[in-house]
Amino acid sequence: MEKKNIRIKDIAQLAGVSIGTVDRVLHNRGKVSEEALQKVLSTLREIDYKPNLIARTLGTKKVFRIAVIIPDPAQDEYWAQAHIGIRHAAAEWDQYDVYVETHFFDLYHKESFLQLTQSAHLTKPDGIVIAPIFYHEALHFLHQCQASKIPFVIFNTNIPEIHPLSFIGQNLFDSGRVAAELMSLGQDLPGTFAVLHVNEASENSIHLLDKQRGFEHFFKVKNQPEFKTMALDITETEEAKLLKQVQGLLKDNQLKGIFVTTSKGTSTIAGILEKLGNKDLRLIGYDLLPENVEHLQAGTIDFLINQNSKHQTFLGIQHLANFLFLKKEPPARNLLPLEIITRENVNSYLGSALPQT
Amino acid sequence: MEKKNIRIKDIAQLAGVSIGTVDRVLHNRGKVSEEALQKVLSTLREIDYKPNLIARTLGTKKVFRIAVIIPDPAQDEYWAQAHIGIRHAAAEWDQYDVYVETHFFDLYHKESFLQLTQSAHLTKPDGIVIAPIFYHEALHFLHQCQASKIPFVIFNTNIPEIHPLSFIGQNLFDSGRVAAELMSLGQDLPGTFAVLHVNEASENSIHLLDKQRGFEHFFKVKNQPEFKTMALDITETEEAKLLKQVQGLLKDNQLKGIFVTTSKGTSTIAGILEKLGNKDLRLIGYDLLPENVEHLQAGTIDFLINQNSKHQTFLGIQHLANFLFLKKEPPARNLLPLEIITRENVNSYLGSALPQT
DNA sequence: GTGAAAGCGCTAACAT
DNA sequence: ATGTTAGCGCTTTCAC
Repeated sequence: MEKKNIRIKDIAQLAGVSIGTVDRVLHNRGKVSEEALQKVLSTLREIDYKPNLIARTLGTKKVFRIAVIIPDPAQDEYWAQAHIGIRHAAAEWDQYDVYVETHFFDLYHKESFLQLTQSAHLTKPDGIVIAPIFYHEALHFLHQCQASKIPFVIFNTNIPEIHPLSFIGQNLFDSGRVAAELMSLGQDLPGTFAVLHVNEASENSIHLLDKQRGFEHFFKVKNQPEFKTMALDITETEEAKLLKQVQGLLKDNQLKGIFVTTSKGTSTIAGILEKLGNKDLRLIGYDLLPENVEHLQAGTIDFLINQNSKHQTFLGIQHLANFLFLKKEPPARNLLPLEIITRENVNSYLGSALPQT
Repeated sequence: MEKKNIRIKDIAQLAGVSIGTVDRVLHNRGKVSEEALQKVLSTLREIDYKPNLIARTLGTKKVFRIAVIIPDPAQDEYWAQAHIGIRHAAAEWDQYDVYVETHFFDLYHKESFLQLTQSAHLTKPDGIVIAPIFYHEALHFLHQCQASKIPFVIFNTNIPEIHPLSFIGQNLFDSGRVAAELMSLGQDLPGTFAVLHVNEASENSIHLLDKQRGFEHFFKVKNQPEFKTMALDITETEEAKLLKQVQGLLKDNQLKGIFVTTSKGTSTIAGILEKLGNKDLRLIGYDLLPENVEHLQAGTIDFLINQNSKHQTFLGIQHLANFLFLKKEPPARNLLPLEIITRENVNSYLGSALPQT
């Protein structure tokens, strides 16, 4: 309680060397004689030295640049939220000379992604936070980063085989299971549930399949064959044709609910159902986008699962900045909880979007 | 990008005074002539000075002591979780000479609380984090703290009229509404729902009523008179008698579900229902206590609303320490989201109990 | 290889 | 009332 923390000065004293030498062995930089090394190491073994991270940062004048690579926020509200998280984190760090540079690519064109990663790489950032939407291109780019020793944090969609410094996201399979659970609750047998991948670029839909598989898995495990699921890719963007497609679905009078696997698609489908005056179907989708929240409150959407892209990016930068600045190892995987949002608890989520740090 | 942050030295230069003077006006300590004051204030107005909080802490050698006052963790798993959050926060801060001293009172004896607050007060802490379980005694104590200028953070149960530095908790009324929503989902009319306040000390039950009122409010608003609610205080601790009481409830064959307003009570009731072989009733309760999680996974409990006492205490200390150490004002109210936990998403919550900071 | 010393931005004690 | 200065614990530079 009264004992002050051990300082590197103390270690120097105990080991009978100068603080410069201690610093050198602590960070193994510069040259140290075998003898001095042993002396320092042995005293380090005896005491519990915890460096004062705060002081550390003062002494250094290094500035860090973090490159963030995400889809254009203007294209999609989900990514607009992600951008908010980035700006929050950036604001927190820029007074400590950790600068965040954002690079936006076109969500629907992998060439744009490819190009952007290359130009981002040329800026020689100290670290990268990236949403690796396009698998192959991302894989290639991240190998580049490994070669040039640039640490990177992945969020939203994982590429486990690349071993990022940290991955931030959700278990999408489980996410589908949660949707299925909420879908089936209190529903009468028999019934059909539709899984809709509403997505202009089928490119992205690889990870949407995880959600679908989780959804189907739930019923398999429960052994409820009277509940059927059917999946459908919807890449249609034209309003009228879309409406037709949904009307086709509704012909099945066993249809009890729809699970939409994308955040943007959620409000699209909700809008159509409202137009068709259909309020009985249970509708489950993703994310607290303003439009979705409206439909939730209107009663068209029953549940939203929150992927919290804002928080994901915030944490991504937080982890990377702490790693660069304070040498704090982040968790290899930071799986966010599968938050269930309803009409009654949505307000409690809207207020406290970002954790206080 | 290249411009370094503004330092107090820069301000001094611009205002044509010494850094000592600038420091004095920034913290209005010591004496400053009107003229110097104006010079500094006007340059401050022109530039955007953000103090380097990291450097600030280095220069000061003050040690802070935070007193935390909570029920004995040994008495109740909910408070054991709270204690975990405290230890986490304490570990983070003790290298910066912010020390946390915990004081445990007896959850069932207000005298114990009274006594403990007094002895805690005698230790002259620099700040207090408290769960004000016993309203009147807490009110009195907190007035004392105000008189002796000790800042305090309240969590778990609010006492708004005392204006704490910060309150951390949930909206209990809304929490009841969420429970009602989950309770009624997909249930056939007509039906009865029981609200059980399972609580050895009815003392604490004042705030449980908020949950009940929220629960009832939901049905009132929905205008569903075929759904009836009935509330019951259960202070019984004897296993056999308790079982009798629940059996009595079950006689009502319109009973569709039970809402338990306490975390400990949740597993108690779940245990009884399991013993009675009743799996059809919908059971909703509170918190991710190990026993509750077991019953959730077993299927007896359908939903848990997470009050996250661990996070509450963690944030409480975090806010107070940041306030003392870095002079960061915390939010006056920090309402945590009303997390809905089910069989399918519980794992995603168990992993990531505490946010990374 | 090693030690000594300057300095990071700020606070606090000391002169004036 | 105001300016100057010595640290805080660490990094970094510069002599030896």
